[in-house]
Amino acid sequence: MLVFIYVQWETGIVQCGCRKLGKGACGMAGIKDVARAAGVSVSTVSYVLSGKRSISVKTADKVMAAVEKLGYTPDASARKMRGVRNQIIALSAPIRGDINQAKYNAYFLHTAWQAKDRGYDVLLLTGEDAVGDLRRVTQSNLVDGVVLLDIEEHDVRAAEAGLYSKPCVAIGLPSEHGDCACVDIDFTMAGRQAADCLYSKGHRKVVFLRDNEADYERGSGYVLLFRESLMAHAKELGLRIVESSKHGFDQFDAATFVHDVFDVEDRPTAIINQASANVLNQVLQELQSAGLSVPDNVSVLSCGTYFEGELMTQPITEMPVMPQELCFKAVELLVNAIESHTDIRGVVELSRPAMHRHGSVAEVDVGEQ
Amino acid sequence: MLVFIYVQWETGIVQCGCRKLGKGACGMAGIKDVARAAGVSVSTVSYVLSGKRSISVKTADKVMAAVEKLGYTPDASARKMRGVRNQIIALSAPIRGDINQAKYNAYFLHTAWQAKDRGYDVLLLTGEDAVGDLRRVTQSNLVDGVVLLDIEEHDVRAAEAGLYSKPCVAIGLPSEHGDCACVDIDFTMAGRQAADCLYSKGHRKVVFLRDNEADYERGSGYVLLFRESLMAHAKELGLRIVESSKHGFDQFDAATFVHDVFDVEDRPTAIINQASANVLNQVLQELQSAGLSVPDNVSVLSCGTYFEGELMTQPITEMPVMPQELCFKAVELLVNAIESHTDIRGVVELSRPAMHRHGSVAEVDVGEQ
DNA sequence: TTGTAAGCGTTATCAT
DNA sequence: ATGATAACGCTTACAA
Repeated sequence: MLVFIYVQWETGIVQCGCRKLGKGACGMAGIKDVARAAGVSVSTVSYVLSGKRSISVKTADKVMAAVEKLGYTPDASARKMRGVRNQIIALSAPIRGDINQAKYNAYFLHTAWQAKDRGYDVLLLTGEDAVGDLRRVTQSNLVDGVVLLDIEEHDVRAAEAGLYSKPCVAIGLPSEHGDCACVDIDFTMAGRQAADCLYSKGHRKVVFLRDNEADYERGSGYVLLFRESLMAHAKELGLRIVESSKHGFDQFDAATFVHDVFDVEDRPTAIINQASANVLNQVLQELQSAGLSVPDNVSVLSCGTYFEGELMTQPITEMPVMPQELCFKAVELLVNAIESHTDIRGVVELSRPAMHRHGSVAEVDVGEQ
Repeated sequence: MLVFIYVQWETGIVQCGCRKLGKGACGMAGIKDVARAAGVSVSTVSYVLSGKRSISVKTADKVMAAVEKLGYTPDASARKMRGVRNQIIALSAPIRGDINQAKYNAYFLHTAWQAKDRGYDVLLLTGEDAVGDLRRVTQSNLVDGVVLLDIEEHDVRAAEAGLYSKPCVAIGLPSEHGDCACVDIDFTMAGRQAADCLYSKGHRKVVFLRDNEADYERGSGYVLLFRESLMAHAKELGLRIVESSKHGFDQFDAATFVHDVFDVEDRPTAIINQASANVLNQVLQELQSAGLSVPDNVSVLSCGTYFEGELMTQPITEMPVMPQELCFKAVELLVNAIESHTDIRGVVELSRPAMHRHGSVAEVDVGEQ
């Protein structure tokens, strides 16, 4: 606690001093107070609390009673100055818009839960100057490690990981990641699998439905990787992809979309969806109104979404994002690096994409071919 | 940095010592290193950085050069031991399920942004033992203040705010809040306004649509306050309220809902909605299919939702939650308490509910009465 | 089994 | 204008 000392001068009040007072001055008990109350030395108090040397039952009881009575909690900073870890990891999520998107939430919570399980708290960093913030909190020893969320293709936070002085794990796969470890779904494989899945069932023309143009524009890593891989592999196979988002999406209208895309001679037989549950539901409704049923007339495969817990008008086969698994892996990797001094710089761990089948993908009706 | 000293013994390797090493040992420059490199004393370095006393340009240049060269960042813990504030606030959100809900996200982000604007970082606490975590981080001086999210009617975190030793603000209004300050929308007023709004337009029977039974079951504060006020005021007015959620909502089907509720003699003329955009859209679709148009046949007033940025099949008049405003007020209040030592214990600040009119509420068609 | 004291990195005071 | 130093609260090596 700082006490500022002011002097009433003829010209006004002037600050002329500042003294640091002990814990006692602001009603907080320190280890000295506990020692005094228990009639022992400070080191005895410390050892009773840490259990690092044997203490007589009698002494231990006295100390614990004093701790209880005074409501003593060791000061975090003082402990850290003695080399004890802070047990805090930074979580970087410099999100700009998209505030109403559920998807980030799962990553925040799963990271925090997993960190908590390992005994760490999470410092949330959402400022615009992400690299500056990360430098600050790592260099000042405020945190023991760093997790990066919402990775872009060219992600400066990952590229500059070497500046952080603490281990760093990204959930996502940027193109340059320097000293940063990366954990993600293999979205390149996911794109290929999506194309294969539909092609192998006889589909030859497919529409790619998205409502996340903002993600593309700012270069969000996984959507770019998925799309690139999807388009490339589709081209190899001879699978035609119609990209929905050429339409102005600000005033997206499901009826117009369905009419424009499906009311043609050579209509697509499947949708690869990356739009939200809400948008996809509207499209499903319009398909029904247009007399097209899923999956008999149109197959639907949703990729990079997470519909568990969402109310869908019908069950949709999905290659979902996996926040829980990824956050778990990221935190495990990071905590091992922190506690075992494992060198994880540059490590990349990609998970196989999952496919949750709910019957919305079918063979193309031969009568239609 | 700790260095553990091991001894190779006949029976194996045994740890027999542990020494704390200076910053230099792990490659991190401390203020002493800077002083040495610049050829000045440590106090001079400190003063150059803080600007708290006049320094010759020549010395300042030397010091800054050394700081740059060594990449020196002051140690956060050492600073705090000298009484400098930590600039961290705790954000408590012990969320259990509902991970896929967008709504929390806005509160996380707006709190973090506003805190950042005021120079604070946010420590995210999501553990089950919320009170324990809050005691720990406040008593250990890790944080300078506390914000509570997701307040329940009987919220133990708020009730125990007296234990925290740091100022505490809740975004929400629990029934017992002791030393905790509270910032919220006046949901009691909101419930009354919703009833008034519809009654004054001639509505006499209204359905209350929700998809958040879990919130009710665990006693989420604002949904209870809103519902209670709505029901009470409706009763006074003579407005009948049909509660949707008596239906098993696990397998909610919008068609069934619309049929059950609207395909009766004395059908409701309005919906008070508290369900998600996705669910409401499905209901809107079914109303259309049933030949009921909004607002000519059915008015829709959404309360306690946040549809800005959501794609609705038609614009909906809304009394929204206001994450940005509430987080702003909460952080302002808290930071003032921290920095000006204002006593905010027990303060309650309720905002007037907003009403965003988008034409989905109309007078009851007299022909129908 | 317990006490004494050094030292972590920084800032403010006092002295020059 | 600058330097030397005590103090912050805690942990741990060392002494008793």
